[in-house]
Amino acid sequence: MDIDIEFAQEASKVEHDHTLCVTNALNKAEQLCGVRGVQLTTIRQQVLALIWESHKAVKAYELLDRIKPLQSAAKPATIYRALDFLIEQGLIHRVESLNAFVGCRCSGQQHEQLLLICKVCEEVEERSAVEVMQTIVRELAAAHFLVHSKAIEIHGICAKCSTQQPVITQLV
Amino acid sequence: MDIDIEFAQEASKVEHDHTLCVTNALNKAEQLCGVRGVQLTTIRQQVLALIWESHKAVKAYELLDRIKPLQSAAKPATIYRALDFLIEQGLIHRVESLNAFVGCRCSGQQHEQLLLICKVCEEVEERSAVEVMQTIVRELAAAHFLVHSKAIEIHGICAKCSTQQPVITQLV
DNA sequence: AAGATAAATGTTATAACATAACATGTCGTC
DNA sequence: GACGACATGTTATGTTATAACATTTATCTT
Repeated sequence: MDIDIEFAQEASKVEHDHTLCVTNALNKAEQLCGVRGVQLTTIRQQVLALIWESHKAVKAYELLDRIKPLQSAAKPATIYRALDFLIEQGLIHRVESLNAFVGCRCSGQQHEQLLLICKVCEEVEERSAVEVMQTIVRELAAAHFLVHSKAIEIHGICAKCSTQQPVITQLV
Repeated sequence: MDIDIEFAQEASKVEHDHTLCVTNALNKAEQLCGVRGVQLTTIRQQVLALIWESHKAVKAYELLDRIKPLQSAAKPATIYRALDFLIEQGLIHRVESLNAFVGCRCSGQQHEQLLLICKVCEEVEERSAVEVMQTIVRELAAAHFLVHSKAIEIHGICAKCSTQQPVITQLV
């Protein structure tokens, strides 16, 4: 069984070069923080890197466990402060419906996106969904509602999982 | 100051007959549960009524405090079970970004709606937003994503508050 | 009506998520 | 080197939610 699991992880990793995702995210973050004159400290970098270890949404206490080998003094506040910073800088999304956090590819640009959350592989996909946003803006204008922030989270089954694992999709 | 507060509450109550909201919600719930052959028990009814006491999203432990005079044995599970039932039946919405719950006007019909959450008065407005939903459906079809559920939550300032209290809107 | 079954609630305990408040350290600037 | 701003360390606690098992209540069957 261990072998199967490892194999599956391997397979999903092979689909794209994930180390590239991580280094891209870190580079972009460093650059953005430089421009903005804010500090991407070691802890903040480590938390960002841990979040980017997968495309799944990660829980705060999971991050805490995973940062401990690197920061033995880490406490909940350590993580939550780093998360607050990363969210402020638009480097990660908070997934409200999961109480979890996921790396943001759209850093710097418009940050509010559709989040597509797969029940099978648990990965979160961002979609800028320009048309959707425009329609929402129109709807809110009609309601005379002044927007501060949006959370648009869709749960379901992603393209990969619905084609690759039709049996599992029946069970969910 | 007490007088001012009471006056404000009075004013907001006067804007619509809120007892009607509550009785409507309870009647509709009773009818729906009857048709569906599920039990709208005393506890469930009380929780629904408590949620409908305002148009604000209410926290679970707030409900727990408020139900205790009626159900002295109430514990967290009492509330969460009732909430689970009411959500299953589409009688309330869970507001993911607030960890709170609000009465649903659209019970029975399509349940997934835009939730407009006002930072000033804290009231939650539902909008069926047909166009928005259609656009989202199209976007998700393009992404080959099979939807199970949607949470679309907009935070900002409602029409009432942005016209009535321009000073406060500056502070938020 | 008696007994079987399913549904709801009671009860205890604990898990999971998040923040407050104050102390200490680090770094740039005057 | 004193100061201020920011980041982090540290302790404690607040808030949200569920698990697991016992008991009661409702419903169905005969």
